[in-house]
Order: sequence, then structure tokens, then C-alpha cells
Amino acid sequence: MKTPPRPVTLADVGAKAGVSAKTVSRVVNRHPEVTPATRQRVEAAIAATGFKPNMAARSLATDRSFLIGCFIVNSHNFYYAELVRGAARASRRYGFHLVLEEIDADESVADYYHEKMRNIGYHGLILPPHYCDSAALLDALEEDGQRYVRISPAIDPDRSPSIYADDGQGVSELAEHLWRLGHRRFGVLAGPVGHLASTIRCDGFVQSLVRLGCSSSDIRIERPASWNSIAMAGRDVAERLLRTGERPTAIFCYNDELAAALIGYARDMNLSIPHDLAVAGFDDSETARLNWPPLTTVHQPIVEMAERAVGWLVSPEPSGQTICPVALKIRSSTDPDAVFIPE
Amino acid sequence: MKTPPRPVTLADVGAKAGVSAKTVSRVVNRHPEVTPATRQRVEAAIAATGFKPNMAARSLATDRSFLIGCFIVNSHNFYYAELVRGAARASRRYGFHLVLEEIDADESVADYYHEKMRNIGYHGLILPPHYCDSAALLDALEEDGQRYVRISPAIDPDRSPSIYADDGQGVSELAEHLWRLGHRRFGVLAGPVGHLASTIRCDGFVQSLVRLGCSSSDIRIERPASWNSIAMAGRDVAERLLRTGERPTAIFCYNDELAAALIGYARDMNLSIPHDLAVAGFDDSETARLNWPPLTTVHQPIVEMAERAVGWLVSPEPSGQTICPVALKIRSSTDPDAVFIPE
DNA sequence: ATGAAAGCGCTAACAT
DNA sequence: ATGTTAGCGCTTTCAT
Repeated sequence: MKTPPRPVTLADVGAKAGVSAKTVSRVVNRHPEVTPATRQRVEAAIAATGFKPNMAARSLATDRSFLIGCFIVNSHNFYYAELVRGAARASRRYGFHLVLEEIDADESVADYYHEKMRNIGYHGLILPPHYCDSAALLDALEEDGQRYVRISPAIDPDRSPSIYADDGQGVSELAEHLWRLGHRRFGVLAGPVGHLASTIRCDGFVQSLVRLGCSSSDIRIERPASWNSIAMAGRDVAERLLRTGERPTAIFCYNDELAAALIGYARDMNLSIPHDLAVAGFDDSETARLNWPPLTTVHQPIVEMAERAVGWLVSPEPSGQTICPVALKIRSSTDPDAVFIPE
Repeated sequence: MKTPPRPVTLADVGAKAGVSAKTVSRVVNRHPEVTPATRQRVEAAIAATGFKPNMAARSLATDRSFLIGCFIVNSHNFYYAELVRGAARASRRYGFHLVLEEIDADESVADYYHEKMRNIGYHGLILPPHYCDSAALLDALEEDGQRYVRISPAIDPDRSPSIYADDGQGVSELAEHLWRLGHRRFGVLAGPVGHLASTIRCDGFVQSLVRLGCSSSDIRIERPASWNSIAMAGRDVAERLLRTGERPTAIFCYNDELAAALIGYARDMNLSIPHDLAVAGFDDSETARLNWPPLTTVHQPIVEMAERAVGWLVSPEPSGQTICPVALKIRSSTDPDAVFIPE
């Protein structure tokens, strides 16, 4: 590798254009008080020299970085991958750069923020589920005046800008959909205990069914004995739901991956999907689309939510105390052509 | 949000400890020439004041950032997600931060680098497949003296540090494995034309079989008519491979997602997997694990490769011209307990 | 509308 | 072993 060429500075450009460095700075930053004539000359000099402003110097002088930070769990997960996609795309669109901050499950986010992130001078931070519910983190951020946006927070919805998907609405529509199809006995593969989304999805689904006239005794809720393996979790619950008691004709699973695992097992039992058994998931992930027949599922506009989060972070005003409900869509597995039914 | 407290500077700490700012700097940067006594005093002052060095100032002064950049495709994809996981984790371990640079499929990476990345002063860059084969980008990086590491490059293996997975070895082992199981008629669901990994996997698989004594006429290679939908691609090829001509007893698919799609279709045909038909994928992705029975597949240590890439980037020496072959592992779907067979 | 000076917080290079 | 000086490249403030 060659040694890097000496970078072009504002002063270099200024010399070339016959103006001061400050004038060049004004042009670069689109200040209005510059004569069109000088502006043109400066822009020509910028183009000629290939000048690129130095981020570090700008950050030091303005005490603002052009970095957006996003907390991320340390595991392969459709939800986070989508979130990152949206955030990266939007950051780029606004001239910012997305930094990933991977936090271990067993460590304190607030501590990590203090130790490693505070000095970066992040322009804004994205707090996806889990992190957005750490009161200690929120306290630390507000103490610093650090701008942030929360995604689907479980606590203090009015505390600060937050964007969430209306899981309750989604499962309610799903319940109606299945009920309309004629299903009367249901199973639920519930998510982890204590996980808010899990509670909302499970309870919302059940309540909607009851509201439709379903008897509680016709809804069986099962939870995997262990979460170590998604495949095993799905099989475990399938075993209980399909081998014992009166078999449900429709099962709603906490997410698509669990639904896929459950379906695999059901097929081994020679059940035809969706004829003998309808299975619904949540997230509208790759898994839901790859499965055959495609999974009934609830789509969260994750990418768009992340884009909106970044949009708020880069906007001049601290984005207000807005809460943004998001429309949900249901995809039908009984119709292989998988059309979206709008809210 | 409160207004941020005035940040603590080196000078502040120095005043408190009764030393110069520079001495504090030396302590922070672990310079050896500091008396244990003063070091202790300074460290106490640092702890008391809650001092955190300012990244921007440090970057400006040293002309080094603590940022690792990683080029990323704009789509949800197991491979890139894993790569990001490994890179984020390793960056963090070394005190760096990982920045994602999402590049659209239809734009020039080299141009984007010039426009948006050059002024960041990246400590190092990770070039995953596709980007690592842009000669224009490599030229631009070397012109700038920009440190970088390539992952599985298709061109110029000796040009610069690169890390690759030995796909050829993987498919060779896979071929042997299937042959040993007694398969004699094979199908291949090939990847996109012109894609290097696709060529290596397909050709390597076929050549290995031929070497084992398989007749070329017993190996049928099929390619989806369209790549718009993975599910449809899998069905498309399955249709041709399983409905026409003599049915193969084993099919190797370019990746796990295609394999899953193909399997779904095969099951609709009432073929029992793996009894009637063995299906193998590539990547060892979530899909391979969620499928039931689990997919035969070839595992790339993607996370570890990314970690190694970062390790090279942060090491003082420009990491040499080393090429790093990586061991491959094969997982067997005929054995549901999915043990790894070491190389 | 433009320029000059000062300084953001840090470190390299030279003192001592 | 520690302190002093002079910037890094930019922006702010205050002149003009």
C-alpha cells in the first residue's frame, strides 16, 4: 500500500480560489451569505482539488458527530437484521453513518454506554426492544442530553420518542381471519415468559378469539420447556398440542421460526398444511416466505420503522414526544399467492 | 432532555491530579514512562472526574479513527448478517467500532468510497464478496493507503490480505459423503451464472463425483429460470429434477434457502426426506437448522472469518500478504442429531 | 459579504 | 520522568 497523499484542506481550496478558508467553509456548509460569483469559484476549486471535509476536525469543532448508533443483540435474528438494514439505508440517505453496538445479553447497557459510547459523541442512538426498556440506560442518556429513539418500548411510552408496531392489532386481525375461516379450536405456541411482545401476542390473540365467541377451553396455550433450540422448542410444543387432547385446527406461534419448526413436525405426523392444520407465525420473515405453503403471519414494517427512527434523530428538532403507531398486515397461507390484506 | 454537562478534559484531570495534561494523556495511552506513583494519582483523578477521552480530538490529532468499516449488501441475507456479527464483536473487543456501509447493487463502490468514506479516516475496511472483486475499489483504497481485508475474493488472491472459505473442499467432502451413503444419481440446483461461489460449488461437486466414479450422465444440473423468489426458484428446479427423467436420489443446492424450498416441494410430492431423496444445502444457516429433518449442509465459519479480518485490521503490521484457508465441516441430515464431521 | 483570530481536546516533538 | 509548545482541520466569534 502506498503512503496516503496529504489531504486537501479548506485552506488549500481557499488558496486555489483566492478566498479565505472560512469562505470555503461557508460554501461547503451552504451558508446563504456568499456571493454567487465567489461560490462558483470556490466550488470549482473544490472540484479541482477533490476536497473532502475532515470528519474528525468537524466533529471536534462542532461537538457533533455524523454517527448514528444502534444497539444490537448478539445473535442472528431476522428482526434485528431488518432493523439494521433500514437504519443503515436511512443513515446513509441523510449523510450519516451507522455504527453497530453489540451488547451481550448479560451485561449492563447503561454501563457499556458510559464506558465506550459516551465519548464518541453520537448524533443519535436507536434503542430496539430490550435495550429501550432499560431505565438505567434511559437515565444515562438523558443525563447526557443524548438524543435517542426507542423502537417498541415496553415502558414509559410518553417519556421520549418511540416507534412501535401494533402487535395487538396484528394478532386481533389474525384471530378474526382464522375465525372467519371456520376454525373453532386453537393452539398457541407462546413466547418466552416475561417478554412483553410475547404477552401482548398471546393475550391479544386469546382475547380476540374470546370476543369472537370462542370458549377459553378451546384455546390451549403451550410453552416450550426450553429455548435452547428453536427446532426443539417447536417440536416440543407440537408434541403436546397435536398428540394429546383434542387437536386444534389452527395454531398461532410466537414467531415464524417456531411456526416452521412446528410445521415440520406436523408434516411428519402426516398432517396436511393448511388443510388439516392451519399454522400462523409472526414477523413475516424469510422463513415465513420460504416455507411451503407460505406461513400465515403478521408483517411488521421493521425497515420503515428504523428509517423513521433515523429520520427523527437527524431532524433539527428533538423529534417531539411523538408515538408512532404502525399499520399491520396479515398474509394468508391458505392462499399461496400471499396477498397482503391492508389494515 | 437536559443540556449535556461540560465534558471533562485531560487538563481538568491534570489539574485535579497536580500534573500536566500530557502526563494524563500518557497514563490514558499506557505509555511506559510514567512513575507508578503519578500513575496512581492520575488514575484516581480519572475515576473521580469520570473522564472519557474525546474521540474526535484524538482522531484529529493522530489522524487515526477507531472505526472499522464494512461494506454490506442491501438485503436480508444470512451470510452478511453473520459477517456483521463477527465483525461487530471483534471490533468491540479491540476497542473499535463497526460502521456499516450499505452499497446499492447498481452503484459503483469505488465512487461511493471516494464520495462518502474517504474523509472518515477508517482505520480499516472489510470487503466481503462482491465488493472485494471490484478492481476499481481496490485501486482507490491502495491509492489512499487505506488498510483493508478481503473476504473470499475471486480476483488477485495475492494482491492483499484476504480470508476465504474453501468451498471446493466443502463440496468435495459433501460429494464423498453422499457417495459413501450409496447415492449414484445426483441433481444440482446451481446458483446464479457468473457468480464465482456458484461456479466453484457446482463444478467442484460434479468433479468430485466424477472422480469417485460417477458418470456425468447421472448428474443433472438445473438452474432456476428466475431469481426473483427463492421459493419459486426452488420449486422450479424441483419440478424439473423430480418430475422429469430419472429422479436423482440426492440433490445438492447452491444454498440452504433453495434447499428448503426444494424440500417443501418434494414433500408435497410425498417424497420422504431423506429416505426417498437426500437434499444438501450450503452455509449452515438458520434455515438448515430449522428444517426438519435438518439439512445436510456445508458450514462456513463466517463469524470467525470476520473476527479474523478485524484482528488483522487492528494489528500494528499491515497483516502481510497472507491467505487464510478455512476448515470446512459437513453436517449430515440423515443423522438428525446433526454432528459435525471435522475436516 | 468576507476575513482574522481563537479554540475545540488531544497528541507529537521537543524541551527539561 | 514530566512539562511546554505547536499544531491536527474545522468552526465560531468578532471585525471589517
